[in-house]
Amino acid sequence: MAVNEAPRISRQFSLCMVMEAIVHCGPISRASIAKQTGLSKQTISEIARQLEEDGWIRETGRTQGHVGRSAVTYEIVPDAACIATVDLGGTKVRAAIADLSCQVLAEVTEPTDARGGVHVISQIARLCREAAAHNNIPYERLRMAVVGVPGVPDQERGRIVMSPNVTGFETLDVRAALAAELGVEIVLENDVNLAAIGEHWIGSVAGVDDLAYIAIGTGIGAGLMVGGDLVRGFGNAAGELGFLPFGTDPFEAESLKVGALERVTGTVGIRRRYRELSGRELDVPGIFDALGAGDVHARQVLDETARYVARAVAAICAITNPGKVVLGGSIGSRRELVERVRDLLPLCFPSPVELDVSELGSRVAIVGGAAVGLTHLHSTLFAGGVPGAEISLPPAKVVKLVEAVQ
Amino acid sequence: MAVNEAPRISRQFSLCMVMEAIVHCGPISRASIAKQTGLSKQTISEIARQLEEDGWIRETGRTQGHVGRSAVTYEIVPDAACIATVDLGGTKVRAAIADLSCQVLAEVTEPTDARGGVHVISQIARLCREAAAHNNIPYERLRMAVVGVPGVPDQERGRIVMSPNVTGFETLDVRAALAAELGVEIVLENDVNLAAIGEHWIGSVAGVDDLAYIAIGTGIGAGLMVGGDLVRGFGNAAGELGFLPFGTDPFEAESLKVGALERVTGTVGIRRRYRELSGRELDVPGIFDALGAGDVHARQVLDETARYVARAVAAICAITNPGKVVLGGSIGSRRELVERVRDLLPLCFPSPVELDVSELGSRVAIVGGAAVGLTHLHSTLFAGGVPGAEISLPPAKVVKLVEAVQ
DNA sequence: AATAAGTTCGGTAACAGAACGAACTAAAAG
DNA sequence: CTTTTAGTTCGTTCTGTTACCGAACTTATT
Repeated sequence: MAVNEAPRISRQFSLCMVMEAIVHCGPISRASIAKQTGLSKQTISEIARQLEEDGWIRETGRTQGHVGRSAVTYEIVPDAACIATVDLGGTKVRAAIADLSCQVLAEVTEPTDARGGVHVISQIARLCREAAAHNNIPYERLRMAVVGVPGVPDQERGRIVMSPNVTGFETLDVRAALAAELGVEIVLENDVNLAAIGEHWIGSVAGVDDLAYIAIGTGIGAGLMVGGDLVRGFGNAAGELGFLPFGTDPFEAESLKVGALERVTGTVGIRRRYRELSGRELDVPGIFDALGAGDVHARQVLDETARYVARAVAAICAITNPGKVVLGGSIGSRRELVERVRDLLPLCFPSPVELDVSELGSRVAIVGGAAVGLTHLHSTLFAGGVPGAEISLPPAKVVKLVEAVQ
Repeated sequence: MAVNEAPRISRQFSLCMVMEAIVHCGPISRASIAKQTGLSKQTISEIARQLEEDGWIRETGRTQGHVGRSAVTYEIVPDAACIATVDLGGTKVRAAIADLSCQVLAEVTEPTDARGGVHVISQIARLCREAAAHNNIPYERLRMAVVGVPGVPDQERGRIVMSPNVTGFETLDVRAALAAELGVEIVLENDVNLAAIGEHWIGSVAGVDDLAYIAIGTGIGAGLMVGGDLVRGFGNAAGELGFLPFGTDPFEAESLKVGALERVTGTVGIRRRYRELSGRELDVPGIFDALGAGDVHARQVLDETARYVARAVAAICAITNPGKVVLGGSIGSRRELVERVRDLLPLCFPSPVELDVSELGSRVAIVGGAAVGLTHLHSTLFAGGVPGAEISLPPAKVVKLVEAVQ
């Protein structure tokens, strides 16, 4: 339900500008809004009255200390509407609520229900309700939920393909099932894409409109932004770095299944290479520990891994030329690796590229989901589908990450 | 100069919708425009009267044969404004005029002035004037010129960097010089980017919003579109496929200068490999001829080249996942090569990708430039800078490519 | 007194919708 | 085959509403 049934297009436009001013500039007087938007004071008063009546904004107080009459200031009513954002991982599920004022509230984390399928659906729904309850937000205020999933969402059928980490999702209409349980619109998005959006909003690359977020963990994948927009690709398969044609011979039959690069940069590949060199079986954190302890084999394996990652970064730079590249994921966020990649990159790519570790860490997808949800929410509530009437998200400082529960 | 000085935003919006309807649906009656836009007949009549007064549209005739009163139909006045589009190559310069009705008129071609620098500037200016004169379009109607250049345009300084094929352009403010000679706004764009836009507009990939145009000739480069928008990259260096980190060892010092892939797929690399195999010195067309004649060395060299190209396509697909890939350029448009790449691609990348030869051939950049210029022209003339008010270009059928002169 | 905030009061642009005349086609009547 | 008439569509005129601006005015504060 939009703010108004069918207002004139110019009203919708003005209303959108007013809301943008209020969302961005916190408590603000009507006179200031008039100056900022260029609309007349009279128009602002009219729109503000309407918005206050409908419960979207409220008075906060009055200005003081300035010459002239003091002004009444207005702010958005934060819990007039909210969205849920969920990060579904193979081992953990996180859920959080984000409100209209762009605060991310009440984060809840649990181990993923190992039974998969409908059990995970119920778990997600329960976590969303818990997160809302935890912040005393009536559940009816929830307008939509953004769910980050480890795989490629099939937007037409609501399914998730190529998702080996969560069982029983290939044949299930996840979106429909979740929509039924939660009663709101569901947006499915790849978790790495959400991470890129999150970093773009308030992370290491805030403000850089051309960026790549590379997640290195079990596999290797990237979320790309070009001109501030996410690159999804024709079949929602953009950023599948595992299939970059180097690392191993891309023309081997095996590379069609696992991916030429994934075979050497993924957890399995790293452990295999360490085993072949040293004869010892270690998990990846163990190999990093061995590196710290001075193990030459560990060093060799991670040097080699860094070379492959550097080449992957070079490939991205050659193709989309981002302004900044962020590394994340359990392996990608290790400083030991990032520093190696940073040293190697100038040796295989001519123009320098900024390379950083993810700032938001494991919360990045939740934050990205909030960005997606809030953009969508603002747009449907206040822009009313008018092309060109868009409310940009306020800058980072407004957002607070509340302590995780549990 | 826009159509009107400062009309209300809603009027500008309506005007834009009316123009879009007229541009797209050829001669159209006011009643039809009203149905299509959802505006009232009265509003349409008002706007149409204004547009006719200002000389942007005119009556064409009347409908006949239908039930009911016959309607007066309107069309755009094609030569009310026009743009020039130029493709500056190392050996040839092409120039064409495109009018408001999106027809590409009067194409003129000449060998590039070998003296480079300002001589080429004058040559371009002269060709634009000739092209306009050739179609009896008064030169004053020209509103802007889009120039495709072989290199990376530096938008701030108006220069062109990394342009080895045209001499004396590194230190010259090309945009300012051209603007001074032509007296209109100049847009500089990389020629491969224009090619991608051209193919997207009326070429092999019309309608596919995620695509890659790969030009293989002296070097290898790509123009990428994501979601219908061109990918320029942070430093305007997107699509520099020559620096993809395979083909030769990307960590060799030489690869920082020429590019690991460029060293094997460029003209120089292909000729070198053939020389090393056969002991004979042939140019690239010669090697293709030899292939036709059954030369095993030529076959080996081109097979290998095709493998590298297939890997480059695979890299693009892994990163941006386009719906279609178009090959062009003097080498890339050879069917012998494209067929080999088409056979090899499924062996190194799991999901199938459509691969085609460029339909527009050597004219693709001119057409892309026309698309850029006309979009810009429509937008400044009729959208008046109102966000969201955009006129999309009409479909392919409207465009006619007039025979080349000379 | 100066200044800024906010309201009230015309005036105008833009648009929708109804009513109406004009123009045209098709089919029935002659 | 011609004439008439009914039905349809086009386009204009008129009226009422929405949205906006700007100026004048009131109110509150330093």
